[in-house]
Formats: sequence, C-alpha cells, structure tokens
Amino acid sequence: MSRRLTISQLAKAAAVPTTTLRYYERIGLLQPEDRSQGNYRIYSAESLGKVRFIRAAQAIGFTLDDVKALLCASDGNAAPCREVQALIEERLTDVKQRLKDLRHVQRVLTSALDECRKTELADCCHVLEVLRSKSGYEDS
Amino acid sequence: MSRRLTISQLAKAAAVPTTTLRYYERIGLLQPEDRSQGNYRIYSAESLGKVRFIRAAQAIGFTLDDVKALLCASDGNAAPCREVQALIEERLTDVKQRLKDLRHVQRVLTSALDECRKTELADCCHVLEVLRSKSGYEDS
DNA sequence: ATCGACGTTGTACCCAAGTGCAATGTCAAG
DNA sequence: CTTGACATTGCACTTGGGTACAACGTCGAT
Repeated sequence: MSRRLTISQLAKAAAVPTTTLRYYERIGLLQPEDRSQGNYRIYSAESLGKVRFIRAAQAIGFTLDDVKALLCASDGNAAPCREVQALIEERLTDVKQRLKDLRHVQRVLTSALDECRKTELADCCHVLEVLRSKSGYEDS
Repeated sequence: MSRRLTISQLAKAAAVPTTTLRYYERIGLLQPEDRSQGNYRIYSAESLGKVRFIRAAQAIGFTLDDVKALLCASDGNAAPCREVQALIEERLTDVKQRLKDLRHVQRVLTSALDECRKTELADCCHVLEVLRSKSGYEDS
C-alpha cells in the first residue's frame, strides 16, 4: 500500500517541509512521478528513499549539486562509479583539511580561554592579543 | 610615520580589498577616523591592528557579528571581559561539536570509499547504500 | 588642461539552501 | 454549499560576507 504519495505524505514520511520538496523539484533533484487530476504532485515510493538519501548525503557534507551527481550516477546504472568515487575522495579530502583547521582553532580558543581565566581579576582582555597572535595571522 | 592611511594604503597593508573595508564600515565594524578635503576616508594606524584582528577572529570561526561584540568589548575598556569569555566558550563548544560531527563524517566517507574500492569491478554503487546506512539517517 | 589612478556614492548581484507570501485551485467532511 | 485543510504557481526574501557596476569626484604628474 501507499505506493503513490502526495507531497505532504512524502514530506511527513521524510520529515522534510513540502516547500523543500518543491525546491528539490525546481533544481532538478527530485521529480514527481505523475500529477493527479487536480494537478497535485504524485510521488512514487522510491521517492522516499531518494529524499532520505539526499538528507543523508547532505548531512555528511555533500552539496545538493554533488547529490545530484550521485543520484545521477546511481540512476544512470553501471560505470560512473569512478565519478562517485572521485566525489567521495574529494569530500574526504575536504573533511580532513577541515579537521586540521578546526583542531588548530580549538587550540587557539582553548589557550585564549585559559588566559582569560588566569587573569580573571586583572584586565583580562589580553585574550584579544592571544587571538591575534596565535591565530597565525599576526604579521603582515 | 604613516599614522594616517588612505583606504588603499590600509587595504594593502592588511591585504584586504578596499571594497571589504567599505563593507566593514557599512556594517559598523570599522569607522575611518576622519575624512580628507576631497572626502576621502582617513584611517588611523590602529585601524590596521583592528583589521588584522577581524581577519584573525574570522579565521577561527567568529562571525563578523561576534567580532563586533569582541571589538566593542575591547574598546569599551574594562569589565565586559565576561562577555568576551562567554563568546569564546560558545565558539569552543561549537568547534568541539563540529569536530565530533566531522570525525563521524570521516568514518562514513572512509568506509564508503573502502567499499567502493573493494568492489571496484562489480557494480560498486553499493557505496550509496553505505552512505545511507551509516550516516545515521537510515530509519524514519 | 588633461590623463590615469584612485576615490566617492548607491544599487544590485553572487552563493546555497531554502522560507514566506499572495492569489488562486482542489478536495473531503459536515 | 460552505468551510477548512491542503494544493498550485510565481516571486521576493533570508543569511553572511562580500563583489560588481555605474556615474561621478579628486589628485598628481605631464
């Protein structure tokens, strides 16, 4: 049962606003299978999986453009695995760089905070110095 | 010398486009000290430190709104150290959460990639399954 | 006096991923 | 047959951090 869904049924099932589904359609990411007499969008059951996939991929940092490519590859069956792999590698590289950067940021913030706490009673706003000097942007 | 700078001198010294300096002024982040006869912006030497601070703070993830608060606190001399500290703590919390999330993402992407390589010759697009199932979004 | 480099203003545009609104149409229940 | 919940469309707006452009003014050197 429920092989064909209205927009709000799909929205509810996927926990996504209906407006977002229309947006996905607008950008060519998710086409409804059909239209009802009253011109209502009709989605197939696979749409639900697709929407879940979109959200999952998004959650791990793919853009909707990437997602389109991924879906395209999986629709377009076979072969374009190379592309999928490339996309994943690219994301992974980003993620690693981002992790590196964030760890640096964490160190800077932590030492700023330490400084701040140590000099709590004095004029603690050396913190700003710490931020400036440890951020790696101090000299022109 | 060079206690008073034109916009392009400041821009050059801080390695920031002039348009960005005007933008900072627009959003109330950096006011020129004065205007010349010809209505040119005149910046004080402290502006340079301020711009550097802005970029440094931005680089460690503060928004320009946060930066405004930080600068405000350091201008407003004394006391509002509590606010600065709070702002830093908030950022640090964000950063830690973001690190956690990214490490998860890294695991997901890595195992997707492994899968992809293992089944290189087969229909490797199980990758998409891996993404869906390990992303933590698999069941409604 | 004129040229080019630089300055001024205001306005609009860019990106991503939507959200909000208005005007209108459809559908099921009472 | 009307009411209310849902649907449709198109268009504008949002956030953040700027960028681009047009039309004009200024400054220093030639």
